[in-house]
Amino acid sequence: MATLELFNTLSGKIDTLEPVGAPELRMYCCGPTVYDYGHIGNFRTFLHVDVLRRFVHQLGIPTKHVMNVTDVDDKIIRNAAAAGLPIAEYTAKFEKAFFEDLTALNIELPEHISHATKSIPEMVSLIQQLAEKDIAYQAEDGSWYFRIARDPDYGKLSKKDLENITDGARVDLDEYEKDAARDFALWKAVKPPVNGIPEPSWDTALGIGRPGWHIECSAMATKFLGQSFDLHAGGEDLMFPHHENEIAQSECASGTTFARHWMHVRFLLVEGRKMSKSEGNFYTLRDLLLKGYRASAIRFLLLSVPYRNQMNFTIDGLTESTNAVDRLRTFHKRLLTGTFPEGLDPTIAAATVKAEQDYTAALASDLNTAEARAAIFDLVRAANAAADRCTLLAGNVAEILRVLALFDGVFAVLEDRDAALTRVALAWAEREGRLDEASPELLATLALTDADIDALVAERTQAKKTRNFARADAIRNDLLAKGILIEDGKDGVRWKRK
RNA sequence: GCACCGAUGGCGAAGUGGCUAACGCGCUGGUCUGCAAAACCAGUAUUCGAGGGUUCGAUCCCCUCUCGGUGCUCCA
Repeated sequence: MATLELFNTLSGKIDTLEPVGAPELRMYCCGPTVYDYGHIGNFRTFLHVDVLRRFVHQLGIPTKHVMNVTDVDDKIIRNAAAAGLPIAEYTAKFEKAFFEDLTALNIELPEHISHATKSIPEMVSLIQQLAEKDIAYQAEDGSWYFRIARDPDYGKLSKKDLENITDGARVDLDEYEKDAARDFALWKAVKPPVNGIPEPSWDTALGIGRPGWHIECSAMATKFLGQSFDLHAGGEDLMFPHHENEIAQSECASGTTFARHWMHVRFLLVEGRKMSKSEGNFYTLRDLLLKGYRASAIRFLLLSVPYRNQMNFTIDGLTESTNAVDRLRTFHKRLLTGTFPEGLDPTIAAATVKAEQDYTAALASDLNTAEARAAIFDLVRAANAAADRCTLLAGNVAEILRVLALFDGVFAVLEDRDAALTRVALAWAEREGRLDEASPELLATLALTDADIDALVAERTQAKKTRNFARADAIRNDLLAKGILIEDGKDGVRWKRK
């Protein structure tokens, strides 16, 4: 059985990822802050963590995977106040949307999902442990901070030189109530209400206030996975300061290694530029679904570039990806519905074995999703060619379907749920009064039911029988304009939504 | 400013000190078809940002430059 060789930010090299001290792989992935809809950059990270989890399962290793939901932070407080809503009500909406998006992208749910606001006692306890060691201290305003000077290992993840950091920032020391400028907040004392809306706060042994940004992950990872666990993952931007601070808090409190392995997914560009609202290239998943792009194509595109490389997300790429997924589905359908002579062709059998080996080797090698994809397309081409030559035999088909299922166990795009998912997105847009953002072609396509289309296709077939090609082509072109493609196969007529 | 990463065909994107530089999409021609579509076949980078160096040999190692990205502050 192969092992997963994965780049480890902490060691700076490729290390074998495997469970230590437990049968399952214990992993923690930084989840969303539910203050807005998720954008494709967010989902690139979650998608690659999903690949990791699915591949680890294929290696025969179960996972204990924890993801947090940050449901209290500065942005949430600010936005909820602006909307005039209690934060619980405000975050509930975006949390629901987030999980709908995970479903649309076929991302498996972690074993444990943990809310920051449900783990306050654990956070308080962790800060108290640090306070006992004089590593946490309370400032004049009542907030608690972490004393970086007491942690000789600080900076080991992001490879930062502590001296440089503090020297550079010490200039503005007067503005801080902290002992050193780089000390970070563990617990934020409550502030006065804004516009009559009180800030969310908890009355604890540390005083009335709310948790700092980093403490929740330390507390919840430890709560579910123990003081030491196998893997911690997140976007590259979280490496510093978030993950660095998690390590500092956790290891100073426990005296032992926090996560052994750290995985960071690189950012993506959109149309060659940094994604930002001001550039006009900022896409949420919902934006793309309303424009008529399929969830499966989005998933496939975001997985086509390995996680450690920067990827350039483009609308053209989405079209390509749609076509690539279609080719896989067409091939899959061909194997499922075709009839093949008994027997086993040795050449195809060898190509099948090679594809499986290449696929596994690619993912085992730092999750090289691009090579894994290539391995499967090699097999698709070989098998299609054999089928055209009538040398593809039933024994081969069974094996190829097995390898295809293996591939799809990670890429998860063969099953066509796209039209249904798009309908869900449209229903949401209607509720939110945002139906005007949907593309007209999409609305035209979905206005036709499957039965409507079947009736038109039948009429066209009838017209063809009477050699009324003008009528037949008119129906085909009309459907095509509404995004429905007709294919006349040897064994009947098929149609699909584009 | 300091630190780090990247630059491969029309587009996206793997990869390697020396074998025909994967794979996908696109495009061109062919087979099939009433015409299409799908599928297949053939073609599509004498070349891997620019310049220099190391080497018998570099796209892959080193240096400089240009461009893009990221971190140093909230961000997946």
